[in-house]
Amino acid sequence: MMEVRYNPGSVETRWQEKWEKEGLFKVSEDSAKEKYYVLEMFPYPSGKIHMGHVRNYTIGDAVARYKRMRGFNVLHPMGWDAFGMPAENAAIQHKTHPAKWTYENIDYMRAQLKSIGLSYDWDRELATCGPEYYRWEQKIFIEMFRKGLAYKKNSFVNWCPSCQTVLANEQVEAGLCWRCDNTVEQKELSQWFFRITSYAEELLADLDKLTGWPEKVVAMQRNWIGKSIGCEIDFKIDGSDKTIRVFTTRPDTLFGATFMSLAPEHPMVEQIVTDDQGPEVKEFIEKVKKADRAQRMEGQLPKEGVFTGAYCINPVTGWKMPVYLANFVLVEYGTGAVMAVPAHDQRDFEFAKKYDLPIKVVIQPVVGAYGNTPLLVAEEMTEAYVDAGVLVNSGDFNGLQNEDAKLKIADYLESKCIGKKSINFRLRDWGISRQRYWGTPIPIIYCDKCGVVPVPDKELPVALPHDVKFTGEGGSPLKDVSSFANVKCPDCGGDARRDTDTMDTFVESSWYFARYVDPKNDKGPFNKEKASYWLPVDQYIGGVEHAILHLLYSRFFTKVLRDLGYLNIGEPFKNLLTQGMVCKETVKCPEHGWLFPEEVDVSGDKCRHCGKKVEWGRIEKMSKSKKNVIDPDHLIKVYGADTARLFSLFAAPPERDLEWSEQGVEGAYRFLNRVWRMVYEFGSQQSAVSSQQSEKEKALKRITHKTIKKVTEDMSRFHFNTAISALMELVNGVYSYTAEHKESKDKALKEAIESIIILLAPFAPHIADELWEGLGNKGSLLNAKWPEYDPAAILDDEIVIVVQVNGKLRGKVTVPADATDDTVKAVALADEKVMEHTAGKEIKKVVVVPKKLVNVVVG
RNA sequence: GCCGAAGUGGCGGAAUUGGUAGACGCGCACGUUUGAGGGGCGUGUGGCGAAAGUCGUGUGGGUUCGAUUCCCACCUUCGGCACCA
Repeated sequence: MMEVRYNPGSVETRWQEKWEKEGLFKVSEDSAKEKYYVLEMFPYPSGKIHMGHVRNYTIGDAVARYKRMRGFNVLHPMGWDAFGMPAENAAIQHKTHPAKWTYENIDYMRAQLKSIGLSYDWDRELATCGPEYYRWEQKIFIEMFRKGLAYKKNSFVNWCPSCQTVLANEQVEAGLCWRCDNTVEQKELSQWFFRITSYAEELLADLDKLTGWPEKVVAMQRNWIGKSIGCEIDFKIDGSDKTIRVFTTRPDTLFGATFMSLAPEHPMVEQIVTDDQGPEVKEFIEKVKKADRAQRMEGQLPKEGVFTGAYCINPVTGWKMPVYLANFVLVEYGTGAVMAVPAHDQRDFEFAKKYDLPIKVVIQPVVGAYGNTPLLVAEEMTEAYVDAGVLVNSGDFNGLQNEDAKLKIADYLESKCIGKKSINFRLRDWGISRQRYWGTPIPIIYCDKCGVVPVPDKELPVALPHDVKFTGEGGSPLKDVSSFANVKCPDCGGDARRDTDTMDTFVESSWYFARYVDPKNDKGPFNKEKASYWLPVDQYIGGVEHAILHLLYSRFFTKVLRDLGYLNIGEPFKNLLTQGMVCKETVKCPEHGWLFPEEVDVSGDKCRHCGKKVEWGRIEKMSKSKKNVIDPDHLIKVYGADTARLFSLFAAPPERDLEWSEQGVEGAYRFLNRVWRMVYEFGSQQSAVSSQQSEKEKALKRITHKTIKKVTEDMSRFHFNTAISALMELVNGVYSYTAEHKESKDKALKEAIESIIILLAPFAPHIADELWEGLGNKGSLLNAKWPEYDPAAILDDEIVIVVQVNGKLRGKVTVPADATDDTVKAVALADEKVMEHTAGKEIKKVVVVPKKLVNVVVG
């Protein structure tokens, strides 16, 4: 027997226990069914789930449950991105072991996820900090090393003095550490790199295949990879046999190159600098090194440079070009040297003005049809001319369109062996070494005799030692653990040392989606047949903040794993949904600063601590620092998981930001109560015996089937908000129907109520299962069949046709659904309102849109 | 500066392909139920107007019988990249 009142707490625990007991969410390969792999980005076990997670996983769960009800074999796993610095920071601050801290967080957060009723196959749960996971990462690393895809090099790296670690370029935001916002410094270290640049071309080209990704993300990745087509040109040093090679995308301006700019770190500097310029050059290099990298990276610094005393020769004009060092030339990009064409490059222009270097125009704007584009005169220019035009002062190439000249000049240089066409990428190799404890150990041993030796397969995993001192100083604590760091060389047996760095945690998340297909495999990362069955991920869901980093690395890893023979796909995620942020207004007390929502009194304008008037700020992403957060545990306790889920899906379309609203949550709760009451009051009194079908019943049946159609279509487009609104309308429809049929016992009502409950199941699974059982059914709706609408049932007998006169709405007429255009036209013209507006005017034209509208055009 | 997205009631948001702008929800108002409160149920709710009407989807143009939707120019907001040669 059903309870009178909806009690989400008891309903939800009861069903969660039942689902778990029955193993409802377990899946395995089934060749008879079409597979569907839906994946949400796994969380870092920071301690507690936040509303962003709730939204993310609710979207994924709605998709998973819907697809399952549509008959797909659905893989829907969850795990933990469990390596990372917060665990180590906790170790330093609270003297807990990172492993203990992490696993306790996982236990708590797993329970939270279960309380939301998410349909994960928990048997596939993985934590990346477990040796049974990272041992395969180490194996993959070694295979990459053997193929030259992982290599070591000495390099300047981004060093965060606060985190005491190296950061990848992608982890430096505007010169600041992405995690702690401290200024990043430069430090030279020997580091491991993944050669992602050898996949640059493919990573770029395959973006075109990602038709299921938001264009925005594709554009960001394209931008990040940054392909530039141009050529490399060699410039002879005057009075020497040395040459300096530059990269340029503008070979068409070669005749206008009047000086050369080198990066201060350029390796040739020492060799070419003249004695008298030596001290000045040295001073300049020191200055640039010390300069705030944040500013240098941001292009905020004014152009500055120094003359080296050396000259090089322009290969086409024969001019002596002074060689400068310039603070805006980056050693990492291209060749670290730039031919300066001040007339046609804004940076070179500014530099030339500052140091009084010659400016030579070699491209003239095309004089327009009206002849009003003035010709450029070098002395009068106030900025560089960077647009298209015709070549001048360029010898044999004069008169060519500059786009054509690019090719012609490149061809010419190639024929003379002083240059070649070349492609440059902005993308750099991925530095993965981290001087930290809580990460995957790099499985490499250094032997004085044998050099760099990978750890043999049979010795994997290289496990993290447990007993380690965490001081937070001086980089990785692993180097101080002699039992770990000192080993015998696997090749010669002599004394050797381990690499004591660990891998960037982005490595773990670059392949976890593949491990889910076979998470317990102890023979390899995963079974290839299982991977072929499940992969690629059909629908990936997560925050847009990973648009570049995680998604690019995962694409890279997929291609590497394919080339290592583990996978037969090249792209991991077929469709991507980037969900918006969860936002809420901020509140500030003049005395206590940011306030949690519960620190404001009921009236909403006073601080609970001091009674002072609070200030309501703008709506921002929920964050602990601004305290504009809602605790999911509390929310679920008060309203239940179904309400939390329903609101998350209803308040905004998934890809847009969601503004949290307490009243909106109450609205969702009210709706579920309305559904409950509907079933309680009208669910039991139905009988299968059909009275003769009245018009009202037919109408109810019609809206039921229209709703099935609408919800189904909306689900396939992930328009959950409108799907839910359609359900609300149907519930409203049932209420008005029953208001007029107090003693209803008919099929239409039964069908409407059953449909509502089934269609509600992906959003609010607990209450749906409970009500389904209340109607006398057995089992969970997860195994129920998604309803199909009856095309005959949705046909209207009569339809309303809108009548316009000159495009303005003037009336509505009701006609039989099968009325011909001529009939509709006649009825429309005879409408009283329409006649008022057409009286005495000439009817020029009548537009009839079948089943929709009539527009009468009068003169 | 470059790339991308978005501007619709008091608010969140609807409106597959150009065809009734504002579905659904929140809020508000009124009514009803209740001893009261809460809750429920019902009705109304873009602006102006007594009404007929009229104006309304960031701004200004255009195409069309008809534009939130298509085209051009611009404004604002948000996000990403940013001295990449």
